[in-house]
Amino acid sequence: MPVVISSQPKSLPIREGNVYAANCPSRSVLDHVTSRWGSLVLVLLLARTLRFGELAREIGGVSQKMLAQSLQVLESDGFILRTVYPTKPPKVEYSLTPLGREVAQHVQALTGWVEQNVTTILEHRENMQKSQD
Amino acid sequence: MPVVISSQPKSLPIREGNVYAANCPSRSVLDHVTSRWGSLVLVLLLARTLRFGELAREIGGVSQKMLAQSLQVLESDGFILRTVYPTKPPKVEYSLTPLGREVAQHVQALTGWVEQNVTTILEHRENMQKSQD
DNA sequence: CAGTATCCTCAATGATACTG
DNA sequence: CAGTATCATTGAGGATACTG
Repeated sequence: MPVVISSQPKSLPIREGNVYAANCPSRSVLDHVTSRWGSLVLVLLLARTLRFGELAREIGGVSQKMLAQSLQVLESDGFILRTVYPTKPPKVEYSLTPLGREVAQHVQALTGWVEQNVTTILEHRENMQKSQD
Repeated sequence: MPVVISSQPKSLPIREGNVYAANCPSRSVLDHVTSRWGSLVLVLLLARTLRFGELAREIGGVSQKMLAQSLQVLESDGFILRTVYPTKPPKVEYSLTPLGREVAQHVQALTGWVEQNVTTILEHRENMQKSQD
């Protein structure tokens, strides 16, 4: 599948994809890294390598199924490295690839900003409620 | 609804929310700004104020329903300002609030990175396919 | 133009149970 | 421990038609 580009900026860096084109593959990549659980996984792994069970415990509300699925997608995109130690019981470690580390930093900036500004946003939401006249 | 914080970093800035807590409101904010269409809207409005029809045309594949819904959510979070000119036909302009401009910049960094790295990621996906043995 | 209203569908997600 | 398999649900999202 070809990468779709509708317009190119005049200066570098070269944009290989265009998230505004309906059929551009960059859409799916963006979906993966901004997915509900995928985004949280990326930021956690930025701090350190974690095992499946650890990730499950850190991320409140995630199911085994969704965690496994999110990890697989991020692995297939090349963001996550899955290392299996053939011990008994099995031990599996998840870490970030260099590429994964790059995206994760951007995602972390976003989640961090959100965490630091929730209160302001919640207040705005409530003010909107009141001024429904 | 109280903001849930499970742990506090030792240094500033103070984290008001925790996206890893299942019931923390920051979760919904993160969902809004990383939503399929919401994220694209934010980045577009970073460049300039746009009308509903313009947004619809810029964002490939979006339906009127989803665009309207995304705009409403982002407006209620305080990221987007909706200005109505009571002309005939009606004219409605969407722009970013100062708060919206802040998140949008983080989102733009993310979408930009994705656009610049799609090719690498697609190659990795295909290599994974092959090595399925 | 800038939406809203309705209907409809399927895919994302969760719950539960099972396994190497 | 680290998942997979299966089933059930529901709500996100699209298509279409209508309106101030």
